Amino acid sequence: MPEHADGRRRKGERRRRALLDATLRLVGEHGAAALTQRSVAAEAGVPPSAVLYYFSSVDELLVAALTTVNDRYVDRLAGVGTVAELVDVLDEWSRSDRSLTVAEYELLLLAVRRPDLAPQLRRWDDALEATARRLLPAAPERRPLLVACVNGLCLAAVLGSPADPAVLRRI
Amino acid sequence: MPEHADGRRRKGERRRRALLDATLRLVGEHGAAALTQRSVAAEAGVPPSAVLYYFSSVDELLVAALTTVNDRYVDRLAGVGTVAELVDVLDEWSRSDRSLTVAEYELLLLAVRRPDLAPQLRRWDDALEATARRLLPAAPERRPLLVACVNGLCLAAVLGSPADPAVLRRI
DNA sequence: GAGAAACCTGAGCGAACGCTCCAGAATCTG
DNA sequence: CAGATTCTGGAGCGTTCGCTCAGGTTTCTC
Repeated sequence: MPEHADGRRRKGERRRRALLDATLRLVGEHGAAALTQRSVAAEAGVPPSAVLYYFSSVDELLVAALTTVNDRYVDRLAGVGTVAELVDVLDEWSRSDRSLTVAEYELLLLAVRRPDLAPQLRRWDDALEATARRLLPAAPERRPLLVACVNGLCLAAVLGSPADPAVLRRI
Repeated sequence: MPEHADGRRRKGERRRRALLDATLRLVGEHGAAALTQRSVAAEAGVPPSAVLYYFSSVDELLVAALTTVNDRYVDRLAGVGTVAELVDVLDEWSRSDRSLTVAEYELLLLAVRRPDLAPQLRRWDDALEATARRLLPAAPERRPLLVACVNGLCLAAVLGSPADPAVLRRI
């Protein structure tokens, strides 16, 4: 089940992933509103009808893509055990490919209005909360401050201001 | 010039404002992508062609509306002179009509990708920076922390978590 | 009142949208 | 090799989009 030797399915899954990647690229660069059946098909190099073969609707493709990018961020946060590592992660997010981070915020904004995406929002929240608990086990009253700062710095990264690592250690 | 006695123009400006209000309502509730010539016309109670009479395009209407909401936030920040006032403002933004705050973030996300909206982004940044300078005149090294926290708390407000006023004073 | 200026709108065009359908190509199974 | 399964993609339906335009109404000026 996890490994399919079937060449038919293998090629199918490769195309499915190509569609997800193309979706993230488009959303990051031009916004979630610019994601259309035809645009994502062109970006992925497949005929438009293939989009609706692998996903039952364009909206489902969008949700699937944004869920995978949320996975990535939550996993990354879960691996953080020290303040220094947190600084590294934030620095990496500021510096590396911005369009992915932008896509993450498109997801958050989308989730505000769509109850079916609320779990994704909670996953991000919970991951951040858990990280704060790990980094500040003895100072529960400072955790909300840490959470707010991380969110603020992520936002600043998206908006273009590079976060200064020195600033972070002041907590 | 500031006051037009001409009844023709007065009615026109009233409708223009109605369109801006309707736009903010729609963007806040259903996202910038849901703003169409026909939907905003229905929301404002005018015929669709009126939209393109007052604004040269639907996009220009969107930009005009988001600019006015940015005006409001920048002005509000400019009036903040003490930490207590800042706490009040943040509390107000958490509590009062969320859709306006959501619209502000739609603007920010839009501005990331559109060079012509970059000035709006800078206005928000500058206003926040100036406020930090006013509140922490003697501690320049703490200002980025304050800025990050404010941004983080605003984001949390949009995402649904009410900000605890007690948290803020810890700076 | 008459005429000019400003404001307003319904009809409709071309383009793009999401999505359905189905015939054919590729691949695995017996 | 035959048959079942999976994948592929072009045609096109009905809908909605932004926008144009020609003509009509309201308001001001004289």
